[in-house]
Amino acid sequence: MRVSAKADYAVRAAAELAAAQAEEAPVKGERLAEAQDIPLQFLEHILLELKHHGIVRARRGAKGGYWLARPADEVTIAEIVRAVEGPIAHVQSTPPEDIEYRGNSEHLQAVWIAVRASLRTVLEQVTLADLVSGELPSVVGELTSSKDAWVAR
Amino acid sequence: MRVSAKADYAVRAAAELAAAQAEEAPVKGERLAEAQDIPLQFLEHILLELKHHGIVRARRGAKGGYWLARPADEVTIAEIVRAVEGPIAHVQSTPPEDIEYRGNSEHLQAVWIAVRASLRTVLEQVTLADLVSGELPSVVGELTSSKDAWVAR
DNA sequence: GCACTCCTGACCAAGAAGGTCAGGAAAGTC
DNA sequence: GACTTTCCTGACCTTCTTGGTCAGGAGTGC
Repeated sequence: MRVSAKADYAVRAAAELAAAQAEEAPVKGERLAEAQDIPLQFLEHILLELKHHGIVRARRGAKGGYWLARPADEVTIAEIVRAVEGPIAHVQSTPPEDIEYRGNSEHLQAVWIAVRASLRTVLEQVTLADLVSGELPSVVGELTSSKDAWVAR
Repeated sequence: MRVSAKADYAVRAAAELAAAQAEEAPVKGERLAEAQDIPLQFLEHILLELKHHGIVRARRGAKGGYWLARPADEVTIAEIVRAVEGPIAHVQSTPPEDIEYRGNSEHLQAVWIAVRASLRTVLEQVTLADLVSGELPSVVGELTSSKDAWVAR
């Protein structure tokens, strides 16, 4: 139940690309790495994965770089996380809907399904456009408004 | 963003203990392992962790075994997951409230906080008593009622 | 032709995941 | 007191993941 460095990096780099979308010119990997303080060579691997998933595009050579394949308001955080981390909320590496629980843990499946659904309500709602503008969907506002949400446990 | 085998096992074993709470007698590790089809020796390590976190108690020897340290309706899934997996929804191994994001990813912190909060709304609501009775809190019902929640993406 | 930038695979160290093994230490029974 | 039972603990193991680095190849633009 943790967010990997890779996923964090991927979203941050994508946020930079979203912000640069107006410029109409590719952004170099180096600039992304500097802007978000990410090891360049590691970032290049991540960007490649995002490219393979159709989230970003790239061109080589002088004047080359990366850009978003789609408008920033059509790319969700969930997509990016899935691209680099794989499916969200799998249990023992299998999707919760495929697991069969017996005995007294019969209803655990519903709990894991609910866990996944709750993650989706956040990650699939927030787009890169939301992220860079700071105008996050109301669901985020509701979840973060309580003081309690900001303290560890 | 995945649930480990260890966490899954821990919850399932705890569910068995919750169901056996009426019996007023300790449950052997072996019986738990068989009931939930968990490798016994691995399970013993897990139960030991749960014991160290004050979730279960144990006694050795003949007539020994494990039992819940508290009533089943006072033990949440969140507690069990934390006991074996550590803090929920950490980013790069640090709690989201401690991360500082710069540039265009400034609002990413709020997103991760929301992610954690949404996990908490499920995991901290569901108790072992809910789990074994099948009467899950309304939040779970709402999240799992949609057909969409049960399909992969 | 040359500089620039992405693309790709190989490699690597450390840690986690998912266990197994062997023995020790309480608790109860005879 | 011996013996069985069951938990307790640490050591160990294999495989995979994480978080990178390195070296070179392949397009692209001038």
